[in-house]
Amino acid sequence: MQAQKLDESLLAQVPPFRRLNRAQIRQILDLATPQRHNPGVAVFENGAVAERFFLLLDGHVRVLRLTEHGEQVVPLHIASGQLIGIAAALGRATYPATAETLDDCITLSWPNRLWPQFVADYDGFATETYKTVGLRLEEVHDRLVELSTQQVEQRVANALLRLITQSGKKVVSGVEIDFPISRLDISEMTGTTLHTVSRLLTAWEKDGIVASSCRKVTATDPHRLMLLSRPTP
Amino acid sequence: MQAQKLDESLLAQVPPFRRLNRAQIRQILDLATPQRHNPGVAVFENGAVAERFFLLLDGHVRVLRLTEHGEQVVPLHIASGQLIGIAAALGRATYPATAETLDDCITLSWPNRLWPQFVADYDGFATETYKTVGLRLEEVHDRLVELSTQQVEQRVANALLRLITQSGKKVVSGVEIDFPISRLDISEMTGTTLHTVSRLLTAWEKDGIVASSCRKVTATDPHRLMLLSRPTP
DNA sequence: AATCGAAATTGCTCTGGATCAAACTCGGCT
DNA sequence: AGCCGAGTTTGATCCAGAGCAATTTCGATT
Repeated sequence: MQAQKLDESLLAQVPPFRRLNRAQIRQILDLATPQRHNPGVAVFENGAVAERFFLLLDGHVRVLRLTEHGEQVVPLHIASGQLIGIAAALGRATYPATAETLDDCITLSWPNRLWPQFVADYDGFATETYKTVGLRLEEVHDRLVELSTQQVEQRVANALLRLITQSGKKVVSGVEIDFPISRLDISEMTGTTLHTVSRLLTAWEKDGIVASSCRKVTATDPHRLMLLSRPTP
Repeated sequence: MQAQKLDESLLAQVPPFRRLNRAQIRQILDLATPQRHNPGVAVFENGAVAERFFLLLDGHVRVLRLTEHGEQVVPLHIASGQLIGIAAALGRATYPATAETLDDCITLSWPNRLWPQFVADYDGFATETYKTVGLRLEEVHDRLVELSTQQVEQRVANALLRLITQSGKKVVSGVEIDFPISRLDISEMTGTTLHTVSRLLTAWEKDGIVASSCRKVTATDPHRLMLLSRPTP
């Protein structure tokens, strides 16, 4: 990986780099450290001193925080093509959360000292990055509103809908979440227990709304799922 | 207000403007629109097209979101000296939440088109602003973790502690939250009901941990409150 | 085939807090 | 004084969902 040259086309679709020309992308790639990660490992850890920022080139990560008592809370999931670990952009010395891979992932990373340089040299880099910060802030807000006002059933439905819209893959029987996700994972996204999630999913499976085998979930009737995600009037 | 000149010292303590010289602050002030707000009014509304950004010069606001069913959720409170409504900084066209005044407030505001200019012209302006964005993101994350893992009692204790550290005033009997706050307000910050908050506060008042009259809350024993805010082992 | 372990299912019980309902406090207004 | 309305208190009931416990499924490993 380290040896072979990275192709410029890799970054052409990534928002912060979209406005750059071939030569600029070449420069950026030559400075990058590529890395592969197995599923279930941390790209960086909550509270660790932030020395690098990352681009998730391929795969999916979940952003999580560990409480003092060992529970995990997952505020959001991030699909490939986004910057992560951008403590540098927010003037932070440490990472505010852990990023854990859900499947095989490939990242590029750069030392934080290059951050101001990227911002200064590359048109649109800062703007696009802060746009995604804004989107994430909004998403966390949404989660907060959900958690404060909605029932577990609606929250789980919402979580699944988010996963299928963010990284759903069309299959014959419906839309499949294209990375492995367990009941426990879903419960950590929605502030509930794996038991309750299990009960909901089996009930929905009986109704033909979802189908799931081990760590694979498919929405067979996304529309009904949508109805479940809104409070019943 | 509009007529008289604003004093340069107003901005000297505000992080984004701290590194600027007198002349630069003068420029910024001359471009600003000052405004006073009565308690309980919106400085800007969730979803409205964002045309200006604001500095809260004096007073307190709460950031809130309204659900489709009329419930309010309050992710954070902001004390004076901070920028608010900075949709421009995150490339957003609309405000992501409503900012509502809790007491008499004074704001300065500028049209969004000045944003890139401030960023370009004033050293440290962008850095300091994004630092507060980072802090707010972290605070919302914290709230999410609380809501997912803690009991109501702990969440309410945490909320009060946050309020007294962010804008507490030392008084003889303890530390007072220096703006009016109702049981309903507290319940909207903690994802519970005003009834439950009322029960908790009266119990704590019996124990000498807090004291409260109408919309005024004082922590008479902040340390015990701190103990209540951690899960019992 | 047999074993193992992680993930999932499912029944049962119990409780934290929501919900409903009613009364009370108190400052401001006529 | 009396009234009003926002904020608060308090009792009584109820249930969604947590917690506990036991069992099952199923892919992976040897």
